[in-house]
Amino acid sequence: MNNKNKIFIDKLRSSGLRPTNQRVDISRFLFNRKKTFHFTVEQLKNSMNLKRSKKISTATFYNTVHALKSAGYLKEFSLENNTSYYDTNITSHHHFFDNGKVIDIKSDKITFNKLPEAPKGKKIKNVEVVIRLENNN
Amino acid sequence: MNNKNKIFIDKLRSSGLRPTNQRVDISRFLFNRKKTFHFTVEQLKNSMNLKRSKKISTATFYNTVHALKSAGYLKEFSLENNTSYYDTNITSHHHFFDNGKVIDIKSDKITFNKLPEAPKGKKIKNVEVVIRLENNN
DNA sequence: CACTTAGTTTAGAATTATTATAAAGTAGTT
DNA sequence: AACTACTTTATAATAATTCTAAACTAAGTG
Ligand SMILES: [Mn+2]
Ligand SMILES: [Mn+2]
Ligand SMILES: [Zn+2]
Ligand SMILES: [Zn+2]
Repeated sequence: MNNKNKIFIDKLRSSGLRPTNQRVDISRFLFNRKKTFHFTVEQLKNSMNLKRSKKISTATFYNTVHALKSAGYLKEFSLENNTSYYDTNITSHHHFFDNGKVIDIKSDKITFNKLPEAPKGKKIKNVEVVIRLENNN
Repeated sequence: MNNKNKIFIDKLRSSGLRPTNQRVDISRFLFNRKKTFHFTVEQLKNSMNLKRSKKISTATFYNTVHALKSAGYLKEFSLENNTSYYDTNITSHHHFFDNGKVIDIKSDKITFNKLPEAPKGKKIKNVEVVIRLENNN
């Protein structure tokens, strides 16, 4: 159990967080999966607490997600509502937005012919593409 | 005066809004400019009301901006805080994000070599690029 | 192991952006 | 001028998030 959770505990430790039960559970829930997970804190809280007898508090979800983000284990992004979304895929990549549903696009699936230069004094930190989808017909 | 405001009044009328004094002032403030204006409702309210003796209410700013957006005279977008931004440039275009500052990139300044296909049953509605900037060195 | 302490959890209050409500005011029509 | 539907506004309500401070616990110390 301790060994099985080592990777999740390490993410917490290197985020400056003691591996409490709550945090290890959150870390495992977020990172113990094959596919990218895109979520809001509210969604995370609901899906985790639904299954638990002892609920984790809202503040702990926010604290843990923020610390993991600051440590670089989560990326934040925005849709057009006023809620923060988080992404377990921390590599540089792009997205399809399909009516609130978010789908990853691997970085190498999009290449550019022409890109503008950064204004003077500035340089490009990253380039992110959003492809918005709609239904056929 | 009535003639000078015709274009702003027309935008209101075609958004289903009567051209009241408040709305004409907002419409003129938004659209009587050369460059694109990117703003939050709060910013719009503050910059307009600062100069006025008779303030326009928050609700009127929200109502008017929403109606103009629904009519297609404004586009909405998100930065990574939880606030809605609006854009007077309703053409398809891209953005530099530079620490909260937003700069337009004309559509033809970015072209693609490779773009993924839409998932089956879906088609691409639009493609938007965000280039995040940082300072040199 | 106690003991200590800094870090953590939590309920609830506070804050911010936004939306809803409903009473008073106004535009457009007759 | 009178009527009515639409509008404005102050204020309340809601939603997402952050803050607070008291109770709790991990981890080091002797
Ligand atoms: Mn909000
Ligand atoms: Mn918010
Ligand atoms: Zn992603
Ligand atoms: Zn723009």
